Amino acid sequence: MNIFADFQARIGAIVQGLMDSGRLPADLDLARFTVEPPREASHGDLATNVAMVYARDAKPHFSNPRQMASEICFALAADPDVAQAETAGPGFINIRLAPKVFVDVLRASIEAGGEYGRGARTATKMNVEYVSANPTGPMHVGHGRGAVFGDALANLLDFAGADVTREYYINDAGAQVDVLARSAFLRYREALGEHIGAIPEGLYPGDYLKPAGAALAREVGASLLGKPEGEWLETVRTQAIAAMMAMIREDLAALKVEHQVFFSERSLHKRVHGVSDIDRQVADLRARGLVYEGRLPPPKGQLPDDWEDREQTLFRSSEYGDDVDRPLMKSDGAYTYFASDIAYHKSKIDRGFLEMIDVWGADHGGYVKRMTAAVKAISDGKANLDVRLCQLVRLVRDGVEVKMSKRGGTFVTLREVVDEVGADAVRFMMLFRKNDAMLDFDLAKVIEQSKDNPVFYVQYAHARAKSIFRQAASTFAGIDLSGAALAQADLAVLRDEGELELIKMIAQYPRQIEAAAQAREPHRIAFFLHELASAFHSHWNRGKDSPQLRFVNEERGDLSKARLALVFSLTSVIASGLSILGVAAPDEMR
RNA sequence: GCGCUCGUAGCUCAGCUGGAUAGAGCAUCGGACUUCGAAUCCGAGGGGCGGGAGUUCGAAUCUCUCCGAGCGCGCCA
Repeated sequence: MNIFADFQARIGAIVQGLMDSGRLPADLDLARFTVEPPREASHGDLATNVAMVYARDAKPHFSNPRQMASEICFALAADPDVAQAETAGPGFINIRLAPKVFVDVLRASIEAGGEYGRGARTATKMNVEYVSANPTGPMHVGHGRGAVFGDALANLLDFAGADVTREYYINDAGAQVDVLARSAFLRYREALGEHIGAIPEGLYPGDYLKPAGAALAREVGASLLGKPEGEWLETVRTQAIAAMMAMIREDLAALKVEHQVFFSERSLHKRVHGVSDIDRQVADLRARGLVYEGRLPPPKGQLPDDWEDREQTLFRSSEYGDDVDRPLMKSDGAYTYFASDIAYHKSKIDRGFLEMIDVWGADHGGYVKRMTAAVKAISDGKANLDVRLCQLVRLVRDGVEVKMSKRGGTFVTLREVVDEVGADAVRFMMLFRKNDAMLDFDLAKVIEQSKDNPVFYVQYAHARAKSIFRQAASTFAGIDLSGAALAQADLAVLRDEGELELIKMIAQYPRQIEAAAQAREPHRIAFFLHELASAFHSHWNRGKDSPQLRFVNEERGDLSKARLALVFSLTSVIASGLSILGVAAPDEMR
């Protein structure tokens, strides 16, 4: 039950009536106006800009927006759910709803429980790809942000009604995994008792490869020692990638991040009967005249040292909105990352995903245009790719930036942070911020678990609400506190301003879900929960000065029951929102 | 030089896809626990949204242009 969408439809019907009777032009787009809560609560419960939006088109029929507004107000007044409708300001319509409407909303929210606010199932298959960290080492805090954002976004879209698949693209092809293999081979020799000394320049020095080397030694013994690289590279690489992915999956699990599909880049390069998926894609594009051999103009400004003008295999991404055409082949004849990424996105399309979301770090921002261009090209414009960029995270301790250096030993891994402060705090902290805003992640603040961290504020509201139920159970022996029982309470007795404010916020939840999903901004849910928690804490404290406002009142059983129904709804909305964010809703904080 | 993201209160950030007097937390100052959990609450001061121009009935939100920050700029992924 979404009263805003509901009234959007009712007002739309009124406008349609005016169009049918010739009092408005017949071709108005009914999606143009909005119904939202007014900024000032004193203006009423709903506000719509409908008269101002159509003012220009309505010129011949109405001389000004206020005139049209009063006409619509007149029609609205006939609606039994409307207590009052009036024109205000330049032509707003402010609507005050009958108390019954909110009683119904509250009851509906209690009956729906955790399902309250869930959107209708849509048929669209949606693919959300996130994390996709290279399997060459442990994840850092920046990866964590993308992981948390992608995971919460997927939860949000799912709750809003989409059919979501969560996917991880394993970058297990290219030179970097060969470097990984060589690094792991050193650790293998080390595990067999060899003195390997300092890790040579260009290899990964971290200790995290020691277990991989040791595991390899257990599996194959000394059989690879002394062999040329060509004979061991593939074995070691496969083993090392598997070890890194196992580590990454553990780290993700610790952050409560899950994927359904892990897709290997290497599989796209694999040739069956001499042809790989990438070969096929490039050939397709070439057949359509979108691939050619040509020269690229050098970048403006500072030229790279090793720039040489040469002919290469290019994709005409500029025909689909990119700035220049992009290379598909490296000089050594291998495909570029872009080429395999085209084949990867084609795979998603072939698997039925016409709606794709990729979550990337901001350092890949320069890559967005070519990828969206490629998706348009390979799907004939049928598929849509939306790339959400997460700004990189600056790790800070007490306001001072922590310089990270793998070699210097000051590298802070995501896992270390999660183990220290908990997944809930990390997740909420990262979601309490727009994804495209830079984030200073202050270790000291999060580790302190101070009240600076909003996760405790929201969780505390939930725990506090639960404590009311414990209180109620001991005050009223045998009371039935189930949703089904509380929904039967006479909710019309809830008349206090603070109570009504809470009910109105609960009424907004479905709208918040819908808007956040449409904008693909899970942080809105975090902010909404913070506001809801704040309203609840405020109302709670009113009960200090005015005991008659407390939720549990021994003398007034019926009133208490209605208030407990409100608390029930409140806890379920908070728990619902927190579950979208992937944060626990504890019954107590102790 | 070009592209992307961003500039809102002393600090950290929201601002519901263009709406009615720009909000919150922290910090500062002053208050509230024999009372359903004070990890909480109430109050005060503080900005006119980086500068300028434009579109609009109406702009922090859209356009242009400067200034500033971050990221990126064949053959890395």
